[in-house]
Amino acid sequence: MTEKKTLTAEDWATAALEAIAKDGVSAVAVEPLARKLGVTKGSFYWHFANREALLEAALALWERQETEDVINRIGDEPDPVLRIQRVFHKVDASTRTSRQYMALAAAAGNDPMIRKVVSRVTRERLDFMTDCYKGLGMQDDEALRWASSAYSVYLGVLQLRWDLPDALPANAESAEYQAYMQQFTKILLPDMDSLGK
Amino acid sequence: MTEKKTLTAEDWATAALEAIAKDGVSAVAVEPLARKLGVTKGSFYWHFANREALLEAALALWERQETEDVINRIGDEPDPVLRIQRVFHKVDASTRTSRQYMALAAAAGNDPMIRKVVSRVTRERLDFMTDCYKGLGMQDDEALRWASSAYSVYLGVLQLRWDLPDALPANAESAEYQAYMQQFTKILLPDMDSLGK
DNA sequence: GCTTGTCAATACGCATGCGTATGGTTCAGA
DNA sequence: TCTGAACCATACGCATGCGTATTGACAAGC
Repeated sequence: MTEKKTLTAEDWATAALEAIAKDGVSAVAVEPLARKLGVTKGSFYWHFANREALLEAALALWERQETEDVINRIGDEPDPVLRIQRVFHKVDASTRTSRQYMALAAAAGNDPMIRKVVSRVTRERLDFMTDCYKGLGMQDDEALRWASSAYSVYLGVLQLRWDLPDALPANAESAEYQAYMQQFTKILLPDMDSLGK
Repeated sequence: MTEKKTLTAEDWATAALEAIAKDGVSAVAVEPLARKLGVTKGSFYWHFANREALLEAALALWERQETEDVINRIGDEPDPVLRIQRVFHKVDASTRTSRQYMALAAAAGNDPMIRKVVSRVTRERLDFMTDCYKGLGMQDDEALRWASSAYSVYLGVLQLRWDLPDALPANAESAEYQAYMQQFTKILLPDMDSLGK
C-alpha cells in the first residue's frame, strides 16, 4: 500500500518538510533523512544535486501547501466578515503547520532563499486579508491597516500558543474559548456603523 | 580598555547570546565562539563543563536582560494606559532582541531547557500585562483576556516586522506610523466608559 | 536474452564540531 | 624565589555530515 519500491524527489521533499516541522531547518540533512526513509545517500544524490536543492524543493512544497491551506480554510465563503473569522477559527488546528512556520521564520534570518519564500507567503496573506477588509467598504490604506493588525494578531496568537500552550484556552467548546473568540472578533472587525453600512 | 587579558564565564555567555541573535541556537558552538573570542577551546573548557552549560548561562543572561528591558521600558509610569502604550512603543527598537526571541522560541520546540525559560518569560510578561489591565478596573478573567490579546498583538507585530519588514511603517515620525499606533491603541485599550470610569 | 535507464548500496576523502589530556604561561602571595 | 592557581594552547580520538565515484540490482523495451 504505502510500500513503494522506489522513491521520488517529492518523497524526499516531503520528508524534508517533516524534518523542518520536527527539528528545524538544520534537520534537513541528507544522511539522517536517508536513514528515516530507509535508504542511503546513494539514492538522494540521484534525485538532487545537493542539500540546497532539497531545501529548495521543500520550500516550494511548503509554499504550495500554505496557499492551499488558506483556500481550504476559507472555502467559497463570500461574506468578508465570515472570511476573516474563518481565518482565525483554526489557529490551533495543526501544530505541525505552526511548527513549520516557526522554524522557517527563524531560519529566514540567515538564509536568503528561505527569507524570500517566507516574505512572499506573508505578502500574499496580507493581500488576501486586505481584500477582505476592502470587501467591507474600506479604502486601500485603511484596509491595509486593518489587515496588518489582523494578521499580527493571527501571528501573535500562533506564537503565544507556541510559547505558552496553557495561556489560551484550547477547548473550542469551553466558555473561555468563546469569550476569547468574541474578544478577537471585536478587535478585528471595525465598527460597521462607521463604515456607512 | 576593552582589552582584557583573560576571559570570564560571562564573556562566553555574552558571546553565546550574540551568536544566538546572529545565527540561532545552533551557533552556540564551542570552537566557532572560541575563534570569535580570539582563543581556543582550551579556554572554554576551563570555564564550562560542556556546551550545554554554556547554553544554560546564555539563557540565564537572556532572561535577566529581558526582564530588565521591560523595567527600563516602562520605568515608573503609574498610569496603566500609558504603561500599556509604552510596551508597544518600542517594538521596533532593537532588532537584535527580536532575533534572539525568534531563535529561542523556535529552538524551544526541541530543547526542554530553552522551552522552560521561554515559557517563564512569557508567563511573566503576561502577568505584567494582566496587572496593567487590572489597574484599569477589570476583573481577573477579563484582564487576562485583554492581556492575552495585547501580548498576542505585540508578538504578532514583532513577527510581521521580521517576516516582512516593509509591511509596517518604520519611521516613527511618519503619518502612517501614527495611524498604525492609533489603530493598535484603539484595539488594545478597552472602552473606558464601559468600565464605569 | 540483451541492452539501457532508473534507482540504490558501498566506500572513500574531507570538513567541522565535541570532549579530553596534557603541557605552557602569567601572576599573586608566602 | 618558589609555588600554586588561573587561564589558555596544542594535539588527539571520535562522531557526524557533505559530496563523489564506483558498482550493483532490476525492470522495460527492443
